[in-house]
Amino acid sequence: MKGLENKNFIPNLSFDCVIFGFNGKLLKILILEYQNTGVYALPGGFIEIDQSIDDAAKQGVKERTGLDNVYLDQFYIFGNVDRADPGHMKRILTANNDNTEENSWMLERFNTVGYYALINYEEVTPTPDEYSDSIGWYAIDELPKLMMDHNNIVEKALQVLRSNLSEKLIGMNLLPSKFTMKQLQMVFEAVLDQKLRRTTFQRKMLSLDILERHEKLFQGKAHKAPYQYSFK
Amino acid sequence: MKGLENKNFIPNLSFDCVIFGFNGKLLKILILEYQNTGVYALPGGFIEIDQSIDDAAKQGVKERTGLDNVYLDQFYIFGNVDRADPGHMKRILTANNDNTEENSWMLERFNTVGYYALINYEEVTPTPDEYSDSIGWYAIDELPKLMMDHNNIVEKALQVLRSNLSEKLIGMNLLPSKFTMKQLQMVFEAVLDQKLRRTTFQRKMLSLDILERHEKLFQGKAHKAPYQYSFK
DNA sequence: ATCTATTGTCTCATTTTATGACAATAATTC
DNA sequence: GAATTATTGTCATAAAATGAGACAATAGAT
Repeated sequence: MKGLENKNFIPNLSFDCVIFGFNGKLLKILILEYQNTGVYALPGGFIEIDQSIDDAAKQGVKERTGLDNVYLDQFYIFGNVDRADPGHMKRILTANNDNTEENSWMLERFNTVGYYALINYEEVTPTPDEYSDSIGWYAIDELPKLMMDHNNIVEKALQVLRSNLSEKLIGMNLLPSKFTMKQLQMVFEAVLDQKLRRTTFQRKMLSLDILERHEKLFQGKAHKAPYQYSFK
Repeated sequence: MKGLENKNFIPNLSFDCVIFGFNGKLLKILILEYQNTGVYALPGGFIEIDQSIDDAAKQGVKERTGLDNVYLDQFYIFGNVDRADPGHMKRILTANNDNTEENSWMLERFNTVGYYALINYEEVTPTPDEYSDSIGWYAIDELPKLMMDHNNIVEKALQVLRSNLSEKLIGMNLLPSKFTMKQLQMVFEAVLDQKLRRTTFQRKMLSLDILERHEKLFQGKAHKAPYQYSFK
């Protein structure tokens, strides 16, 4: 099966990534569709026996997005017995004409380590994996029904992201290296799913002393041009 | 080996618990010493094939403390390749005259799921596990050198506990069901490792509207008796 | 030159937190 | 039983953070 069966994986353990991107308006995540199945899923994979879980996830994100050096945070391990769903897996395998004998290990119970990544939407080249024929961005409030407990994983990732956003100020990982105050505010609003006050937000961000101010950005619009900022 | 070899465990996966207690002054955790080895470790164990990871951890905490319904939070999975330490494990097994053939799976690489528990110090009956001959409380700033990466696990648990303490107000899990404002403050001070202002703390706690006030506690001291509170 | 929409900054009101003051009080001492 | 001691509960005021709006500056369109 395209290389998978040759590798030596840690049994019963996988990882799944909630890869967040921001298109300027909406918070989105990358979703795979498995070939000929109508099954949607988070990008994920298995961990080789001589590979750290973090490295496996890092590699997975790189393969799906083409990006290195991504903000990547392990946020939970999903270890319920009933999260396994051999039915779905079997459909994916048979749709791929796989020897289900040899790959029966994929039908067993799996615990999965959840990661979330924050990436610059514009830099990404979404790339399907060997089982899937499509990968695409979905706004977080327009997700399809995902396989197994993946919708639950997304929900938990969002919770953690929201509580980390202000505290750890990780929002800028969703933006290009230079951005305007308005863009930064829109990221916060999209993640927190609430409107923020422009003046208060601006004062707060500036007072934190974490931003460097650069030249103005002339957008060709009939109004004052905003400064650009970067993370110090 | 006392039952372990008969069970069907998920391979390469374990859990470890940082069990926090508060003795009225210091924040402490429960540490095991393995028989005849001088090796100290966190309480932990393996996950049966038909058992959720949460349930395995819950059961582990119950066996070491005698307590049910404990505040228990999974906070991280430690998945570095180099965290395995076959040397230590082998010493523990041979010290127990175990058939190292049959238990060689315990020498493989393990990923471990970290949990932290908050318990009422006074209710606990610390009980060693089948490999260890002692279990005891250690103040968090006087921990011995622990096996493998367990000191690192404790450090991470402390970080997470600190950031959750105020946000989720989990401090009362370290106290008896009724406690004084001073006791509550001392828990916060011990966990956060910083002095807090009495009046500010009291006003804040009362304003949160999460405490129920009960009868006063007469301690036989020559001063005004404090009210007792419980979590609403 | 005038107009439009957005930006950066300021002001004042409101809320929250810091810091100290003070009266209430449970037990001890005289 | 009155004075003493240590701690508690609450208030008063100062300082800091945030909310809410006003307004001048300005890049481009008209």
